[in-house]
Amino acid sequence: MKKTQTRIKMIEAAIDLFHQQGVNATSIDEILAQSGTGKGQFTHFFKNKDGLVKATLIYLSEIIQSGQVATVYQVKTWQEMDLWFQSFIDFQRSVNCERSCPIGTIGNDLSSKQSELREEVIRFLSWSRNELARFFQQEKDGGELPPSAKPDALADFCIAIMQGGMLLTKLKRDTDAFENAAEQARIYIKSLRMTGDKGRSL
Amino acid sequence: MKKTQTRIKMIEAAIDLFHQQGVNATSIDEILAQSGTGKGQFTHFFKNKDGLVKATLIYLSEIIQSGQVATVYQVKTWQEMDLWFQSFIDFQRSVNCERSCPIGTIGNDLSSKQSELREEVIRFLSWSRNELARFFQQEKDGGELPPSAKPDALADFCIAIMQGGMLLTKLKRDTDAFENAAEQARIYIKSLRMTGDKGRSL
Amino acid sequence: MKKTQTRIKMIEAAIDLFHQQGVNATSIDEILAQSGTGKGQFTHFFKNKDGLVKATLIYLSEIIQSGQVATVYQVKTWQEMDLWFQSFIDFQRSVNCERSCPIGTIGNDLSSKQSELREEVIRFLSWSRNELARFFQQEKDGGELPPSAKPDALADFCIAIMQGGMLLTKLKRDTDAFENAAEQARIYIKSLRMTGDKGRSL
Amino acid sequence: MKKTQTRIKMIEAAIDLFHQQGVNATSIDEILAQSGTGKGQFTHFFKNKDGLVKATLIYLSEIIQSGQVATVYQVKTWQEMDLWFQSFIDFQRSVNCERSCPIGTIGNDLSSKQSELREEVIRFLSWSRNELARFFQQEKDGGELPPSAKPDALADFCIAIMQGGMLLTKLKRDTDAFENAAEQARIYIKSLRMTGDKGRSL
DNA sequence: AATGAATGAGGATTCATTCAT
DNA sequence: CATGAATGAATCCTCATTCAT
Repeated sequence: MKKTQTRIKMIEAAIDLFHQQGVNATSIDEILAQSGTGKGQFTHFFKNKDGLVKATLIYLSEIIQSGQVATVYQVKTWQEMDLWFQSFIDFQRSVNCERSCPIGTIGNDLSSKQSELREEVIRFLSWSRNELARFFQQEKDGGELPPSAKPDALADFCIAIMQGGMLLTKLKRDTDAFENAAEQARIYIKSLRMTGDKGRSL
Repeated sequence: MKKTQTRIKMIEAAIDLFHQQGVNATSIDEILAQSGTGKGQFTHFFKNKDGLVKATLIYLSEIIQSGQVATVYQVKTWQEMDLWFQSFIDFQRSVNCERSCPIGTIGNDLSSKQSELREEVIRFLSWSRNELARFFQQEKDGGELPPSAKPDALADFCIAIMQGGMLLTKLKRDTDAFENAAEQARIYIKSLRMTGDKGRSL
Repeated sequence: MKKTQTRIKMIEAAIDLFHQQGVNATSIDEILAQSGTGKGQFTHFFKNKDGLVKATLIYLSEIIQSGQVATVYQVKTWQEMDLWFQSFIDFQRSVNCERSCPIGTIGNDLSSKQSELREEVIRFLSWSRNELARFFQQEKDGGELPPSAKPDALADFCIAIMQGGMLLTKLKRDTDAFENAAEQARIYIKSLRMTGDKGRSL
Repeated sequence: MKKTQTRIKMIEAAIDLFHQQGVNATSIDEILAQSGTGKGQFTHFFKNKDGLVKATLIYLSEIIQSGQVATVYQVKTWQEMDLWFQSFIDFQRSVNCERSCPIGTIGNDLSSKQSELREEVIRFLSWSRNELARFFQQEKDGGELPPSAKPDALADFCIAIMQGGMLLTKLKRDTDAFENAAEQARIYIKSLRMTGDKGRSL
């Protein structure tokens, strides 16, 4: 697979720069320079910038869904749930609070006309939502959460806090608000769980 | 005040376009065309694009802080608190879920170097956070919230959900996730309040 | 009108280059270099290449219709009719047989999508056709041409020979074919006229 | 002949696209896409774009000269002469008046430097001119045309009207002008013939 | 004969900014 | 306060050509 190396180098440079600056603020030349590749190859592999953005979104989804990133998207135990918000906060710290969710950042830069790209973003958001929802459903089924608990709504709640927290952190260059929000969320989820069984950890 | 008319027209066009497309995707010419003004006047009033962005942020803060917008930023009663999330959801519906928080949108487009502009964004975020925090403090002081309640954290929690919910809505073109998240947040806040007094509304 | 000087310089350079090479083979940079103008002004005045082509067609129509060119488009007497074909042949000789009709050349380079530009070309062709048709009608009315003569058809006949002759001349770098065709056309028209009055010149 | 299939597919795609859009407006990639072939094969067979254009001109000449096209280039009888203009008009109708003579179109896009390619175009034009000239000579020899008739000039006259008519039709998207011109040409030629013998058809 | 990766020049367009009037 | 011409860098994209396999 030697020949695809160039393609991957371009995608990885694009992810890095899009994540830092957004799509609109990143020029193709910048990506080519950072990846050490040429203009013709860019067209050859991606046709145009939107093509690269799409490839970037797909690639990002793949590496996140296969667990090759620091942030925890998949949750199976209460212990992992406990770490869920924290992994995003830790990520932010590791990048000096200068970034947000890569897919949210890219999505935020899409115009109304780029519906194909937005589909890709939505696909990812649905996946991450469903990962959490599945966990809440599992705990509901297992009696750890009360029958009144709504797994989907809880998942949306967590995702909203995560996205909002990431954005606030990036804007403020400070994780305080995110930490506060995450703490309240954890208290709430814990309170639901304690309804079922008051002795557990979260 | 004839002379400031041009300036205001420019700012209002800029707010509209920045809100829709972000700062980077909006050209000065587009703003001039939409406001029916000329290039020389732009330089005269704002010197350059950053100057316009700053003026835009200040103007936005002013109209929001003086209550000239549909969304409810200031909360004095539990009834208003109840409407807080809803007003943002209603706003999204009114714009076909195509926008997010104007200041968040602008802030998201700032580069690391535009620290003066980011200061402006942070100033606004702090204000909106403090508006909520003041309310929670007031209720804590009045015994409506328990001594363990953290007004600042609760405010950050609400702001994070609002920003995250707005972003998710814009990305998905659908308020479902935001509504779910807001509902969980209301349940949580209500649960805190019920700790103090179980009979109230929220 | 100092300020429009740049615009005119661009148009004149464009006419020259389009006429020589066609529209597709002429780059904007080439036009800017030849006219000694800048890229920004190009956008300012014409928005894009199609805008320049349109301005070029309009300008060409104007100078031709106001008689500021060597070729004779307007015919009022049989003497002028006699010179009609010759003026195009002479023009070709003056440019080493390297050009054709400027408007035909531009029109030939238009794609199916550029219907607005084609309208402009058609407008000119109709005008030039009508100039001839008016002459033939006048002669028919005056009894110089027989009642069976069709002024419109004769005009189309002349225009077709002119366009075809110009093209053949450019392709062959030689006016022989054009001269032959023009001679036959003159013989035909003369024969029509002789029907009415055998003593005149053409 | 499996191996030449690719070459022929490329040439035929090129003819089609060059005829539609001209040479300059057609990219090699477009030809490869339409013919379902690859870049390496292109170089292998034609070396570069000019090589393809040349092969295209030769191929076009061959299929026209061997009578594999709808348009009638070869004339042996007055009946065929009668159909000569009409076959070009019919062709235009069949392509919605969106094309012109393929070789004229290609020739028109050649630059001053592509003299080898222009030679190829001239070779074809001479052939088609000579086809007509031979017919007129034959009729002159046979007494159908008067001694004063000039076969070469008559041929150039017909070719000019055909090329001009095709161009006008493409520009106007309408065969009216071409039909008018062709009708006048037929009247003229008929008048010559009637000089010799007044009873024949054309 | 075939595939498609790689290169890099050039071309169209956008755009922030400066300047003359 | 107002208009809009002028500048030139930068951006996105196209494309002919070369090369490795």
